[in-house]
Amino acid sequence: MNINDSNSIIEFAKLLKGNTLREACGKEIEEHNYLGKGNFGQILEKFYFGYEPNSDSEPDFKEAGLELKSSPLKTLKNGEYRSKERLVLNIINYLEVHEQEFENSSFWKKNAHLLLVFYLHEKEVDLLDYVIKLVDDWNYPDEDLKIIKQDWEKINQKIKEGKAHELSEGDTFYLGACTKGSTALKSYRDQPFNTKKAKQRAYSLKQGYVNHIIANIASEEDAVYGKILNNQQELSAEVNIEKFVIERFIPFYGKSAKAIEEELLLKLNPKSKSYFASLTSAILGIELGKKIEEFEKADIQVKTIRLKENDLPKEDISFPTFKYTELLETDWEDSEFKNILESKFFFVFYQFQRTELVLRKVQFWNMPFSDIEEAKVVWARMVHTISEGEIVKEITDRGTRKTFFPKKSENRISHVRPHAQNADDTYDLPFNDKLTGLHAYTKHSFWLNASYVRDEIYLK
DNA sequence: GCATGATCATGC
DNA sequence: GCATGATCATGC
Repeated sequence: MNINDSNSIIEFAKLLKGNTLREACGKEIEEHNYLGKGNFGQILEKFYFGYEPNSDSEPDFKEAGLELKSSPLKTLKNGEYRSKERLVLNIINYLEVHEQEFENSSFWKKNAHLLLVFYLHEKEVDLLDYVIKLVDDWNYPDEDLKIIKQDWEKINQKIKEGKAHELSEGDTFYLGACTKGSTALKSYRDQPFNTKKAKQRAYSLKQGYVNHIIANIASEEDAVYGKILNNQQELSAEVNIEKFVIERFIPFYGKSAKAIEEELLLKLNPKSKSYFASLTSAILGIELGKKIEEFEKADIQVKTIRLKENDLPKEDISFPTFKYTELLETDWEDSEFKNILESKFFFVFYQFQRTELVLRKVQFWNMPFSDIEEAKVVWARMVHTISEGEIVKEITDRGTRKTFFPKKSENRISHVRPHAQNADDTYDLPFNDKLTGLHAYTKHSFWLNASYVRDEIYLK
């Protein structure tokens, strides 16, 4: 391997495919009496590529301009690979980046050309035995780079406004500002335009974007995606992707779903589960049945809301069910709930006018940092309830159970509710319920309160 | 009319 | 068979 030549390095890296770290560099690891602790990436750097891990501002392979990154994969039921998590890049130095332009930024200097090593993560398996599945380099296509540059600038803008402490992953599309390090006070940093300390964060590629990279490397054709932006579309402060999307919807404001459907020459089944998703796609010019590429890459949660005439959403907003055991195994920073709350959302508001549903407006939104902290209380209460085995409070005469789970009346933002086929559709409990002795309980999920959606999103 | 618990329908 | 989005039922 010639460390001055990127092709030579990439070819050497590709020899890892199908192997584990133990197979690829077991001898070296043994000689160094290495116990397999520490992360995958450090072992890879040290024992396969043979250099000491560093935290330089330069790429790992400086002369070749290549930054080495390894990242875990998970397998779907159909056997396809997906990223297990976001890809974390370099730390955002709040005190320096505000003086930089994108082209000379620390992010771009280090991460313009990536060498990616994806391995299959499996529970209960030593990291030395994870099988490396995909290896390739990655250059950002122009269409992605336009959005990444806007994301970078959005992050910079917040820092310049003295709002580094309010940064959130949901602020941006492909390039996020994810928390890095513990929640402890020591992981707080100074910021240039505010005396308030800000949580340490790193640039990261969103999980959805990493999935897109993976599909490209695995050369799975993505015919299932349709794009909002064409390749010629330039982006600027005036025409950013959010504005571009909203402009597409504005002509339909005040029109009924039925009318929009007719205007777009669609024939949809209004009872279909995908009815509103199809309308949204069609307004964006996406071919029927295809996923919205930019939204998928940005992990955007699209939520169609039906408002009552008094502006209150007809229903609370549900999230996927959680497993009780996983709630206890995962801390807040890595929790599914926090992950979802930090996402970017795209709300499409319809409102009932007699029997018709009229499009009111669309809105990109992400939860303010202080509200995420407030919602954390619900999660913490839930974890506590499960860890105490205090699930059922009372069984009514009719057999309905009352629980100790966090209720809507107890938190402004979120609550916990059943989300199951029926009461017998359950997940195991880590501790049996004290009152009933149950060892499994009806599937539940976190919900966003309808009143929160009305007050903090629709009416804002 | 709302909060809470329970369940349904569709589509993969 | 199950996830997801949607909706229903009951009681205060």
